Amino acid sequence: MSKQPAETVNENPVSGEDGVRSAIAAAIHQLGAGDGVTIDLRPLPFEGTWGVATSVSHALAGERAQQELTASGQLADKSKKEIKKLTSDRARVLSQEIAESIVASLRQSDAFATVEAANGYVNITFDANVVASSLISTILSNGDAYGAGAARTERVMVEHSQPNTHKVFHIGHFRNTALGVSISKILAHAGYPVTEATYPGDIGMHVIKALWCYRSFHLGEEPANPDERGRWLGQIYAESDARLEYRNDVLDLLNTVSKDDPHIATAIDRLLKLLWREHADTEDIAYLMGRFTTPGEVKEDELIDDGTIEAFWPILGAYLQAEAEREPVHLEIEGANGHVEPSTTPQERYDSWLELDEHRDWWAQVPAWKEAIKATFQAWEAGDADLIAQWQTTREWSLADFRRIFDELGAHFDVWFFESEVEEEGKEIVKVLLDAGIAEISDGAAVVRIDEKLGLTDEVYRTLPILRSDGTSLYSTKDLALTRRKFEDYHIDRAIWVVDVRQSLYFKQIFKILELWGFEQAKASYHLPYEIVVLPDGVISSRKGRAPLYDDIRDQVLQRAREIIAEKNPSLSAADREQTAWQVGIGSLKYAMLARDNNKIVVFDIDEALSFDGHAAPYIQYAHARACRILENAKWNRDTVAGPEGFHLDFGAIEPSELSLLQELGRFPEEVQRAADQYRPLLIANYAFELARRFNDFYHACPVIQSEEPVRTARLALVDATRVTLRNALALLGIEAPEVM
RNA sequence: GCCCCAGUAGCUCAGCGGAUAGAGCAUUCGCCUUCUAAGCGAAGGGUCGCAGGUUCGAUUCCUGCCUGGGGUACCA
Repeated sequence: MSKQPAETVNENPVSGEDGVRSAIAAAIHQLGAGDGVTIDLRPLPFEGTWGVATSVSHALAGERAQQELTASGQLADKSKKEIKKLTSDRARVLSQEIAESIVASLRQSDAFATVEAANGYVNITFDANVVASSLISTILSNGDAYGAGAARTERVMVEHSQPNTHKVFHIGHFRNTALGVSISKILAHAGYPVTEATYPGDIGMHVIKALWCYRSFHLGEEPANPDERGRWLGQIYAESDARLEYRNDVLDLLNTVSKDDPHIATAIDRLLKLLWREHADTEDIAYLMGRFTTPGEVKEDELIDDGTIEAFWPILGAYLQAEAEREPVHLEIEGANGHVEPSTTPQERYDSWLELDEHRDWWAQVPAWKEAIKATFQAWEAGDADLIAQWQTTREWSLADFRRIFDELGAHFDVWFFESEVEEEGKEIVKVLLDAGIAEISDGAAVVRIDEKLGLTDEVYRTLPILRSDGTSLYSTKDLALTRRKFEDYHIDRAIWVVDVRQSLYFKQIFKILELWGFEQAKASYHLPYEIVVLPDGVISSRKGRAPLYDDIRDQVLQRAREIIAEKNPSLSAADREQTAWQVGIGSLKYAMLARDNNKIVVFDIDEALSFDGHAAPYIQYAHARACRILENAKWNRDTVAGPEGFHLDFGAIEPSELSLLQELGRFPEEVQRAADQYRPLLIANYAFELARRFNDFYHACPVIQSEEPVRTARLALVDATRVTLRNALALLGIEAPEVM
């Protein structure tokens, strides 16, 4: 990996690397070898030392070993494996010899405290007091800006937080917002001018479904308390989905029974005879018979008469009830590949039936409802006044919730895009794409056959529909317009979409279509994918009521934080307790999301979320609070200590834990750059934890206030520098640093 | 079928081609008369999915395979 010269405002004294590099290069040159070899430098991996190591002698030794052995003819007639062994053994010896020569050469100057050769590495250490003073001066004079990179000119827009109106904000949305906020802050700290944008989904099929359900069944029912309207609307949406999916749910149950219940195969004959008496279609009965006795699923469009399932329904219910009441016997299903455990119990199957049975009348209505949905969507696009008014009212209920949640999460947006605002523009682009021959009409819908347009024979980009056959807009219709708007209206140079990984192909398609169209900035458009949040017992599903809502989780976490604070620090005022509870509670939730890499699924376990021990935000926050308390107790005032050109500190014989802490402090600026380059808050999350851990080591090993001068002042300055850096690191995660806990 | 991602300690996860692969949780045993015990120390726990390759050196890079997850034309 090529190392970018870190354009940081704050040079890391440890990796004030240029001097070290040129000294080593000179030494190698003296040996008469290896000009042009890359000199790697890394911090010494030993506790209690401050310096750098290079493995350059390994690389030189490898080359030389091969040359020597070849020249002496020892490699003749040897197998490949033997050659490798010989080379590797010889290289090991040589690398130590070379390291010793480099060391001897380096020792001729007194630029470094010590220079050693070990295991073929060249280890160089620095004078701790000199570097410590310089580092601490840098940190304290920069304060909040410590770790910031030099200003850059490339303007970046980060779009994140795209919750849908008319639906609830759950823990999955929370990950997105936490990630987006953190990435925005990291990029800004790294030196980029950042524009933060949100893009609520205020129109689309889900909104139409919610509106249809609201108008058809719940008009004028809204809750009196305005704070509950958003959530209530979410329930309306879930209901609309349940209504429209009713037939699928019924068929799912049928198929589950067919798969899980070993008795159904023998009972089905009798059950279908009962169905016969209900005058159901004979072909349907034969069809059901087949589906229940051989592998395969019942599908709605393969049934001839809508009434068949309705007639079969009560018969199935009676059967399931009887099965649920039987003595429980452990039964294994003999599958094609051996034993398969049933995924449901008889009782669960009967419970599902009972649940669905409450809405037995829905079956017949589903087709009409689906038509109504289409009509509603078209009415919205046609600007039906009544409907638009209801849309605006309900939309605002959700948006009010979002504004409150974003505020609680510290998400502050420079731009609010709305899907409804780019809809028309998107349709115009579709028209242009059709005229340009990039898009075409297929089965009535406008699509782009991307691979074909690129002349690819393999499936890579496939085909993306960009307008429905009934002329209504899709998500893609709108994203085409949004992308253009981002670059043209906001004059940015790079656009980042923080959207979950399931949409990776979709974004490749969108950007490629724009490229085909000749929109150059498509190349500066990046989808930043991240994995989804799941629950210990499966995926989040708001339909099935398995979606932990942000509001609920927040309440639980706040409550837990309040209890712990009351127990640990009873003298805290009510106001301080409340503030700290928010900082710790929300911080903890955010950290749980950010301390996992983007491409890792987060398993959200509420018990873990409520535990504030170990590798979690409170650990880091606690270190910060303790640092604050030490400074407070010592009546530390850095301004009376620092001279005009910074601190001249004397740690005396510096302790290993002090060195270790200082080294970590010095690493912050480069870690910010790395996190920005890779869009990875995880790096900062790990950094903050590691820094807190090293502060704890120091805290336990070295008394601060009780120590003698000049060590006392040196340690206080170190505590202050740690406090500043912990705060800055947490800030990049969007997590606050409490001063008391 | 094709594409993407993951596989490291009992569990959840770190690990910038380099020295003895690390944390947290869980288990066991210790530490509050000393700057806050949301803490600290100690112990046990590993064929880094498998097989090749590149390299002086591979958990890390490449190829193939296995297992799991996701995506794959009118949902977003």
